[in-house]
Amino acid sequence: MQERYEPKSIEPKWQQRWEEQGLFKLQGRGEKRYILEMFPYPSGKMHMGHVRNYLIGDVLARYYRARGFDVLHPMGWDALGLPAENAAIQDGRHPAERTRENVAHFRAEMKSVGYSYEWERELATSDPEYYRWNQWFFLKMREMGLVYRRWSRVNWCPGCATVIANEQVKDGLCERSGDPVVVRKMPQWAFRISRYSERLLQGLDTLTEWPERVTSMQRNWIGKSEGAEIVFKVDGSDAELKVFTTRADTLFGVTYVVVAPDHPLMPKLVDAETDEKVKAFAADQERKAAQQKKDEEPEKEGVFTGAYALHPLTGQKVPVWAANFVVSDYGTGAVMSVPAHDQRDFEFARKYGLPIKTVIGPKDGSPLEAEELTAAFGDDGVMHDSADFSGLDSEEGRKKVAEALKAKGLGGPAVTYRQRDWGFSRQRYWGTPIPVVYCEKCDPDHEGISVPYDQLPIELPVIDVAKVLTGRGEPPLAKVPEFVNTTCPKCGGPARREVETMDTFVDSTWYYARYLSPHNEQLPVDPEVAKRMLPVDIYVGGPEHAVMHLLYFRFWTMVMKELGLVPVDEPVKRLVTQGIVNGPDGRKMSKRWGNVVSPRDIVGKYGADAARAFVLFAGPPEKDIDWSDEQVEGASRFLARVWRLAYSHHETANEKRALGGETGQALAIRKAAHKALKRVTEDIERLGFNTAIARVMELVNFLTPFPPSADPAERAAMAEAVRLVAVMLSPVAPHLADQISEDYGATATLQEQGWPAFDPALAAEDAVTYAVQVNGKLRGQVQVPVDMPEEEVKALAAKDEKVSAHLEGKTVRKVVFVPKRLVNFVVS
RNA sequence: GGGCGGGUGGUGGAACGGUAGACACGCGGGUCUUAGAAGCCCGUGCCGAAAGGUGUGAGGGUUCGAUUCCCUCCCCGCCCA
Repeated sequence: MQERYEPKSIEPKWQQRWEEQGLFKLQGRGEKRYILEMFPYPSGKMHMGHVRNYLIGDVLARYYRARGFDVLHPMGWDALGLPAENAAIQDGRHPAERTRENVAHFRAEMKSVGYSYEWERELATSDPEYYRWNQWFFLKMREMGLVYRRWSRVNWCPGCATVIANEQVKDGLCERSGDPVVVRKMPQWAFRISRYSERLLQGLDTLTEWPERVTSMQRNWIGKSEGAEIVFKVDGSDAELKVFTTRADTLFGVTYVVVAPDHPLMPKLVDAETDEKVKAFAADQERKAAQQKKDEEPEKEGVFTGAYALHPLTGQKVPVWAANFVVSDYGTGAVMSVPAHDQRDFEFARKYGLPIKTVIGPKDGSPLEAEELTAAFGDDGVMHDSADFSGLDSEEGRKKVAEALKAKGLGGPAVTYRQRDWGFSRQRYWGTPIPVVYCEKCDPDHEGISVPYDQLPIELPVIDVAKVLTGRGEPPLAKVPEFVNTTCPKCGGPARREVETMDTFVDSTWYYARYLSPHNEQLPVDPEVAKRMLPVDIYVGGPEHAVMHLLYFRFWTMVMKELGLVPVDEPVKRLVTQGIVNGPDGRKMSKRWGNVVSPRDIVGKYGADAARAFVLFAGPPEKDIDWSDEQVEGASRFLARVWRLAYSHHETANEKRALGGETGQALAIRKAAHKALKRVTEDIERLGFNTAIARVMELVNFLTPFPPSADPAERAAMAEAVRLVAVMLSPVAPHLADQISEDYGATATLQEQGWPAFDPALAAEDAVTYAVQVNGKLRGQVQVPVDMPEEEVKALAAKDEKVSAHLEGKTVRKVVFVPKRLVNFVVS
């Protein structure tokens, strides 16, 4: 055995050996564990956040393999997307070329950290053999009615020159480029995820091993609200305006109705005179919206349409207004306004001098005068001036009003969801081409003709980067005639290809399933393999994906189940959201702060094992941690201490002597080792890697002072203890662990040797320390054998010097006894 | 404004309602060394010479006993308006 711990020499050796032996391959038999980390976008460099993310999965993968499970632990590349394309606009390098290079760097860096991936299953979403299945799914989902085209308001990022999803807008800025996002109206391809809102919501209840904050975020995002749909007939017309409200109890307080300026029924509402006014208003608003940053609350403005709606229960006429705060593609495009009981309606009514009518009063019965209101009364209360409903509580009133509407055929109870459909058109090059063509002859309405399955994949054309990726004008693919010009699959005549590509969130919805059969050419997923391997047992990633990726991911899984590809409704059993690795200054690691720590440097300086040990030791997985050079050194010193311990006993490590029947120091050593093994095993199971490492440190601290012994029993005990230290460290510092194990005579790797069971007799405590309290204050401690009866412990505790001093002259009213923990004398 | 997290030594962090601060970093002292680095040993919440007291954001409550459970408030982070 080498005297000095030299990670540089042992780490590459073991990485090579693991790979040669194919140790990380799925075996195809036995009980499975599918452990997955969110795959990365392969940027040039890996950062510490990645290191931590993959480490959490890697520890579990290594641990479960040692426990004898058949572990699937794959890695791949979320390789399509904006950064490579934006970089290409800057420097003219083709995204494919850059991606290939980045992937190579990234992979090499990952390997240097010693992750136990099955690289044979590696996939990249930029590979046509991968994205062809995105296209396949598109076609299937179109057949299922889950894909459609709509004109809609979209978030347009001028910087990226593309549409982005709601979920990608942060504080009115583009999540990726940081540019202010504006609202535009464009034709959009969309997935009908809203059809699954209820299922996505219900499913959350089954995700008991997901962090609550993720499920609650999804719940809020889906935003189910129960209320009523109410129909307002338009006076003197056959038009009907539908509105949704959660406050049907305020129906009698409606004083006007508001519709979106571009409401489809608008032509039936306006007359010759108001038509012009409304059109001018709409145009004006469009212009303002185009300049307005998203999330910047626009000033509420409106215009009277000239029409009147009929109150469904009273028949009263109320004016219909068009206003900018109602949009046509959300909900019904119309709302009823109750200014007395809704703040926004109140403000609008005051601004335009519309009447205000109170119909809900506080529960204490004090009256509300409409004229005196300075703000809307939005609370629940008691109904008044509401025909037969007067006197009812808001809650009961809502139900009764909805029932009454239903009886009259003018609405009824209804449910809506905040979640909108998923618009996935992107006007970019580096994404999956949408497999649709436009033929003037067969498809005069430009709905798009699906490309037949046998023509997939529609590959991204090879392009002249400088000409096509300019970042300006029409979508890049429109500038590639040999791509655009094609033949119609129906008539064989000339046709044009769709030039938009898919949102890259599509790629990451189903990659977890592709790993199961990455080279299958018939289907995206082999259903037979899926039956055995799904769901993913543990999925590790950042909490920032709580509502976008993870919601799309669940949606796609439901669709895949309907297609008979997977047997599960939910993709992931247990979700682990890991915290951020900040810079040493506690700020987010970024070039901007100059606090970026590169894994390459750390591995080079301290070795992969030390880097791994630090990241895991710094805190529990969910918590953010700050990088700390001192702590990494600490981790490195700890590993060196382990090495010295192993070294100082290595000469006698291979003596043949059966374990058992020890006494004295040999027994103490064995007990310490088995106790540690028990705790470490428990800690790893509950993802307490930081405390697991602390347990090993304690054991090492205990073992270190023992010099090589003349006693064969003690020598054997020490050899066992060192071997167990190696086992316990094997998920954390796998290279060091395997090296020590080999130096202690092992011919197989620790993974092959398996995770040992602790000896319960040795791990058991045989003496315990009782804390002795008087009136809840600590006054002493007594050491007794574990099995000492309660009465004896109490008697002994009372005799303790300090305790007896506090008991003197007092009456003991009660003695609290907690087995193995404490005795508390309650005295007067 | 609403929802969800979180506030524990100089620092990162431990603690089934049961001895708060495991483990580590840092710091102080010692040892080894010509010297330094690395080891190794001892100490280290705060006040106090000690006895002892005190202490988990603030205040209250439940309990024999609260970092842990409940209420009010303050501060920080994330998500949503």
